[in-house]
Amino acid sequence: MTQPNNPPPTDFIRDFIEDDLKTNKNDGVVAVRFPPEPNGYIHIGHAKSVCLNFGIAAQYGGTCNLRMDDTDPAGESLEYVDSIIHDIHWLGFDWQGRLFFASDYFEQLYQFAVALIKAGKAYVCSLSAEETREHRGSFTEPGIDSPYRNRSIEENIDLFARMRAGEFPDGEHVLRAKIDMAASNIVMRDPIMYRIKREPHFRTGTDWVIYPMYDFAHCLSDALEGITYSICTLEFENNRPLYDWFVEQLIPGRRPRQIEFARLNVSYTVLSKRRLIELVEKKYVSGWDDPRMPTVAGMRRRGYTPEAIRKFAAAIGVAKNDNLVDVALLEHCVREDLNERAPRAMAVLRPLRVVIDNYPENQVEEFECPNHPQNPEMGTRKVPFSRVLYIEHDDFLEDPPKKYHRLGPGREVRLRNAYVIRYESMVKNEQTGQIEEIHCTYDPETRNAPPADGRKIPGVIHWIAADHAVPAEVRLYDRLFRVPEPKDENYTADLNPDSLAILAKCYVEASLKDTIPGTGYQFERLGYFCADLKDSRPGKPVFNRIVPLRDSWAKIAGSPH
RNA sequence: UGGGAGAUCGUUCAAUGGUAGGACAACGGACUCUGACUCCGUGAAUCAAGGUUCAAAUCCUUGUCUCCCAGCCA
Repeated sequence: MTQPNNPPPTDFIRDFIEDDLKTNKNDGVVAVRFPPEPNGYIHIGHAKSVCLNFGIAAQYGGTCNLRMDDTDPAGESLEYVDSIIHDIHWLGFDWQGRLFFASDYFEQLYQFAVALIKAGKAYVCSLSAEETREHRGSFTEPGIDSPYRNRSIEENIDLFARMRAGEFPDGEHVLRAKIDMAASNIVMRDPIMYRIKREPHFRTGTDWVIYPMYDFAHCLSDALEGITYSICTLEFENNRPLYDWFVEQLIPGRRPRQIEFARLNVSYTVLSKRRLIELVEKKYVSGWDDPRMPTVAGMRRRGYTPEAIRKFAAAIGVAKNDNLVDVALLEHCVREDLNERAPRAMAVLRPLRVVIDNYPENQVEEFECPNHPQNPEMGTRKVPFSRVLYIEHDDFLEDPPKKYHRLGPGREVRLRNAYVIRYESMVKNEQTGQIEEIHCTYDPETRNAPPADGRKIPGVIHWIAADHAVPAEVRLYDRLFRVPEPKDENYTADLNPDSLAILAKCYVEASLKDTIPGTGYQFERLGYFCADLKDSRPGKPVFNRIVPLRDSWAKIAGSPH
């Protein structure tokens, strides 16, 4: 299959870079970075940024660093670092060895801070957190200067050294930039550069008790790495003047350009780290890789492919508008990708026993079934057929409505890749009235051929030969939330109680018995499924539904959805 | 309320003073041994009001609405 030649994406950030390239702004250098804080797993929103940054680097012959923004030891860990590395690789990107940590710059950053003190542009402030807040003013009122603002340079250097040496308890002092307490932009009102925090850091251990703040560390890390475009999300727009201020004071001449774009929101899920952590910790989901989670790990386990996620990232574009992207677009991208690459197979989720009365008792035929209807290169597989089968319970109706193409009293239907069968009778449970079994006859002439008399068979249904059926557990996933935009407060009330349905007694065709976890199949007429990465075992497969097929019958019949 | 940013089909991204276009979603049809896929088609938008211009989504003015900022988080 030939890939359509997609034109390279365009957006306002690429336009900006191309303008620079035309004027040879940074000697043609395009250096970007993806800077996650290792305090959680990355999710589809990060994936957008990963695709953006690595995509830009690739497109313009530049580089993209991976930098762990580990300036606040609370909540950060190696587990998260490892997961981030794994997830970005899985998404299909590589930083060619340029993995950095903000914590690698701690000493350098400390020296920068000292330099700023010596320049009379930073001071040790001994206000409490609460006093600091009060001094900061409000949106409408200017702040007032800290009483410690005019400490001598010598005293500041001494105090800052002793902060580092661990002479003070947490919160006793902070280092602040001396800018302007009356600035209309609150970010510029003598922002805090360092705080004392006795929290072991997963990389530097207890070497440090002072840690740089984001605003101080991030811009200088960018400058140190020679980043030319520092792409971040919209909420940092207010911080850009401060970003520029620190670079200007300390590494003048290097001026990474911060460009902000709108973070991604997706309907029927949540993407804030706080809420994702809560879903995991309060066990609303089974973990960061729960297949319902919007994390990269969750989507991988669900069976979404990297290609689908990249396709989605390209489809949503990059702009500055607040957005709420319909999850249907993500699902569309997953289907589009899987439709091309997923081999077809048959599985019966809610089995109904069917006996073919005129089929010989002990006969077994093997049908050669194509693995893909449009792509013969994907080959064929053998599927056994015998007298007793299972079909989907939905595919038989005692009293079918108009337009129903499946099996019912007096009806014929084609068994996919096999014969046409005709309904003869049914067996009901005497107590419950449930249909337990139906009896049919088959037309031997219809294997690989339409009925000889030219009659039309309106329906095709899937099936499994009972003697060869492999029992399987199938997990049906639905959206995690029942509303498009879960409310901020008490969002757990919006959780979808039906986001997971476990079907313990399903059957899959024999070829799937030892299926490799993680590879996607289309179970024909049902959807895309893959064996679960964690729980599936050879001989005892457990399948996740990745996404159902589009179902225009469900619309006609009036689906519960 | 001060500052910053943004308003285009239901959703999302384009159109960079010159035919408002694509994708998703919706709806209709064709095809079909998957009610899938594919194909064809339909409906659907410039926040408002003024102004500049031969011509405005785009420029100007005024207004409206939404988002972000008062962590020793990022």
